Amino acid sequence: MTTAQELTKNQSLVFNTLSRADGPLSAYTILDQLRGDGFRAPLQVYRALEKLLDYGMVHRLESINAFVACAHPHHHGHSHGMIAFAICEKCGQVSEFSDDIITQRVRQWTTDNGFKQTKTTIEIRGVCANCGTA
Amino acid sequence: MTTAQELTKNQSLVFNTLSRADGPLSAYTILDQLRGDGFRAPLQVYRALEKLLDYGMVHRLESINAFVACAHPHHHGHSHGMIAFAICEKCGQVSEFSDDIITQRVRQWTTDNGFKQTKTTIEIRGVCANCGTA
DNA sequence: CTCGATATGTGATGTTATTACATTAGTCAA
DNA sequence: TTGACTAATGTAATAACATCACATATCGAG
Ligand SMILES: [Zn+2]
Ligand SMILES: [Zn+2]
Ligand SMILES: [Zn+2]
Ligand SMILES: [Zn+2]
Repeated sequence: MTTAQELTKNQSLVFNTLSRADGPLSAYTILDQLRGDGFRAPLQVYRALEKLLDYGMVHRLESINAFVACAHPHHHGHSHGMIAFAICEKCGQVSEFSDDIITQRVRQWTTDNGFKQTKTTIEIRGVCANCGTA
Repeated sequence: MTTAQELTKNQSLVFNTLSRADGPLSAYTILDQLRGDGFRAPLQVYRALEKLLDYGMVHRLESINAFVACAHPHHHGHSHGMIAFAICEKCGQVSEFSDDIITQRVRQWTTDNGFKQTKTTIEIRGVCANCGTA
């Protein structure tokens, strides 16, 4: 992961859009929200996301093809361990957490098996507390 | 997860294709391999995959939009815990494993947070032992 | 200023997945 | 047997997600 720098115009626009959102957004949703700011093509979004992912400011949720701003802004520019996401299928809310034991167990497996990990995805799909009691 | 039953013709064709493959396949790759058996449209593959996933005979790798036959065929029709996949980005090989401690820690978080999980994805991307030493 | 690196604009294309609707095949009760 | 129901299948069209190729612009180092 590269250290965060001053964001370019497009990167700022995309990051602000994700920060304001109350849940994950798809690249095309971001594009639509930025039409007014001159965005016209998917690549403008994907290029900005690529950098923001690299800086650790944004995460990609593989299981729903969507992106969220990192819930731990103080971590920008730091490596930020192995993160798990709990994704509510009713309201779309995402909770981000990390667990040292899980991190350790995954590392144990990769060490035992000579596997050099570059990125690990942990995504829990289900229904959050709010939606479950409704 | 539903209990496995006799597979239909299309389900068998898709499952056999995945079983013979030495790594994960995309739905469209499966389609291409089954053109000779009369497959003509993506939906024929997706519908078969839907059932096979339901029976637990096939897994979907979210991070690469691909499907693999379950590495533990004796588990067909059984709930099969929380599974992790290690996916080699060089050779495409996938290793499937499960870890009780990880399962337990995830359950701990969901319990503590009132989150009802329905499905959990754990995918480790990287380079396998074979490819790392090459 | 000039060069190289980074960022941007834009259209076309590639890849993955679903919708909608018609048809066929099996099951079972009357 | 027939009718009615359900599961499976066939097919075309479309939606959703992502990248390629190429042109242009911006900016700092030398
Ligand atoms: Zn984060
Ligand atoms: Zn919710
Ligand atoms: Zn399995
Ligand atoms: Zn490998």
